[in-house]
Amino acid sequence: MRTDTVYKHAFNRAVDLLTDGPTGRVLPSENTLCRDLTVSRTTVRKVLAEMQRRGLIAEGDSGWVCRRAPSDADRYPDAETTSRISHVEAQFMEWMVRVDTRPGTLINELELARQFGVATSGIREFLIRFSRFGLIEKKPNSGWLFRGFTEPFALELFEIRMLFELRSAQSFATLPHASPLWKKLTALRQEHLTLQDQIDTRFHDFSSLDNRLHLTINEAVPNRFIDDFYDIITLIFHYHYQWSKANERERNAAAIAEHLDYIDALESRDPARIDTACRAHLASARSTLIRSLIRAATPPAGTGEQSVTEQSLQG
Amino acid sequence: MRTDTVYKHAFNRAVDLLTDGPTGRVLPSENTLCRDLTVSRTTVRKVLAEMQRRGLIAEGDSGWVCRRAPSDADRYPDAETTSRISHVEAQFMEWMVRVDTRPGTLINELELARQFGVATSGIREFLIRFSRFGLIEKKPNSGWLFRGFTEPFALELFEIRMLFELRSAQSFATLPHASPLWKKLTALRQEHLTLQDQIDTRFHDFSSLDNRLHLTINEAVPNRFIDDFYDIITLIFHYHYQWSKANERERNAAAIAEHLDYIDALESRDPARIDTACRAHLASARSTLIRSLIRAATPPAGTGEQSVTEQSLQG
DNA sequence: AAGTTGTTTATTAATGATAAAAGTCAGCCG
DNA sequence: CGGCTGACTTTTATCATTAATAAACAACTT
Repeated sequence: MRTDTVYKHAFNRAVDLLTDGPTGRVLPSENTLCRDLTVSRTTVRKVLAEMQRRGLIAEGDSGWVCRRAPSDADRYPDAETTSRISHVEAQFMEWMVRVDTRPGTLINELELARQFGVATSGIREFLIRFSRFGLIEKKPNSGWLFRGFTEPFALELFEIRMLFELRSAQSFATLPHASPLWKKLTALRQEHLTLQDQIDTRFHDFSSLDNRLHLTINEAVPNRFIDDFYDIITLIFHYHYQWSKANERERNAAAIAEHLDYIDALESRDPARIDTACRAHLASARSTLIRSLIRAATPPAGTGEQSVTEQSLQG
Repeated sequence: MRTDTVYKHAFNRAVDLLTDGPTGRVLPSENTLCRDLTVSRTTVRKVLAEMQRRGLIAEGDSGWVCRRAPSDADRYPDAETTSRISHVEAQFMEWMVRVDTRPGTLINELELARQFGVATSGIREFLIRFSRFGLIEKKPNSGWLFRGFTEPFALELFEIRMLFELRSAQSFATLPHASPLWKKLTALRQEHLTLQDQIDTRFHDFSSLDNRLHLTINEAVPNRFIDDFYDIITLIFHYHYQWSKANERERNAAAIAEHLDYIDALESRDPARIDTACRAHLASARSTLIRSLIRAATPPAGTGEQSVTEQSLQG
């Protein structure tokens, strides 16, 4: 049976709306609530019916009237407000990190379905969607092959990232002075400076800031294929941070410095300077990623071997 | 119920194998047939059982013996040898071309399912897979939005294509002389020359040659993200050729000339020359595509309006 | 007419069931 | 043993069904 997560999520947001206002006030019309909660009227009515049942609201002369302020007990648990597919996504990510998923592992739809407690079609749909990230591959009439987050994958990823970012950064520099993106960039610089000051306590916040800077640069001349590619980057970094906690503070502090340099270069509008700052930052990001990759892949008692890549990156 | 297209396809290929040999000879072992037909032994045995039932083969002392040469009547019709999903794919492409699919059209899973004669899950899985091409977009808890093959789409597509192709072409030029790709390139040049001679009758064959040239250039330094992107290009061109038959011979003749120039440039290993030839060819390919796009979108009795792009391309 | 709510219809999200195909195990043979 | 076939188990592809949600329709109010 279909989950009623849409209803439960809408209910919780309706509870939030109710919390703000005074008892006795009249609620907006059903159609207005549809827009506010971004759900259909069918769902709004279900929410209102349940609120009435719980005594949160009552029918008045000109619509629903607020009867009492809601408590935390009136809210549905967060776990019940996200669709099955989102659950599958979260569980699959966890599975990838937790289970020993080396390249070449075969993924079994049925087993995952049992493990995650959903029907196979849910798993299958997720895997089809997920396959666009290039980490898995379908074997027709058989299962899925986990190609894995390998060094070649990371290198190929960064090659494209470099192409795209250089292109976007150069375009950014040619934006008219009036473009609102310049203000956005200045604001981002300020956020970087603030974070730099508080790096000891807030270093986890860098990830989101990093994402926002690169998205802003790509906004200069939007391209849907680049946007799609950034989804992959975002996923990989999210995944990456799961296993690589070593030196996080230091790494992020260094990246902030590079970002500030990069922002200065953009504001200078000097193509050569932009090229240098952009390459420097991406090379360092790549190096960080590859290094943590190698660490993750190497058995605990390291053999002292060094990958070709790590050598070339350090040379 | 699952279709038995795998079996039927394997049966037809087994019939092909049987056609070649003389009556009375002994067939290879089941395991060997598995490899030859690339199916499981379960399916091979099903094929053998049916062949026996039809009197094509009979059990001998040391395995199956060929009894009579198969006729065309022994083969299953081609339509029954491809999976449901492939059918959906073909029908969807046809639907896109045939039906008036302008940007913004809503796609209804249920309606397509009825129209194509499959369950909704088949449609849904296809659409999820297809969404990676960037032509459609999911509206959660609702249908799919056909974003359409618009001018911005084509421009964004070609911007990426230019980035990728320039990168690949420059890498190609640095390949060692011993690389087998140089021989492949020479062979492709020869094919181009042959086709150029026979252009009046064989102009349809250009499409495949075009594809092979660009794939070969990308082979220089493989990158899975570029490969994925080329799938989009291939789809778009396939789709494009459905509606744009005007001047096909002339367009292809011109493209062959550009390709030959491009191949010469690659063999010269001169970066500047490669850059020029590559840009020239892609600019012309883009111009062709955009022009046919505009023609397709314009109502029969043209208003005389010209798109911004067409202006800039002609200027 | 524009917006409201009550009612009905259509579509999506998710499940479970089943035939087809893949994969595994066990005994047999040269 | 290494490869063969027979019998059995597991997994995938596909469908039909159902609750949740969206969308459409109708009657009413201001």
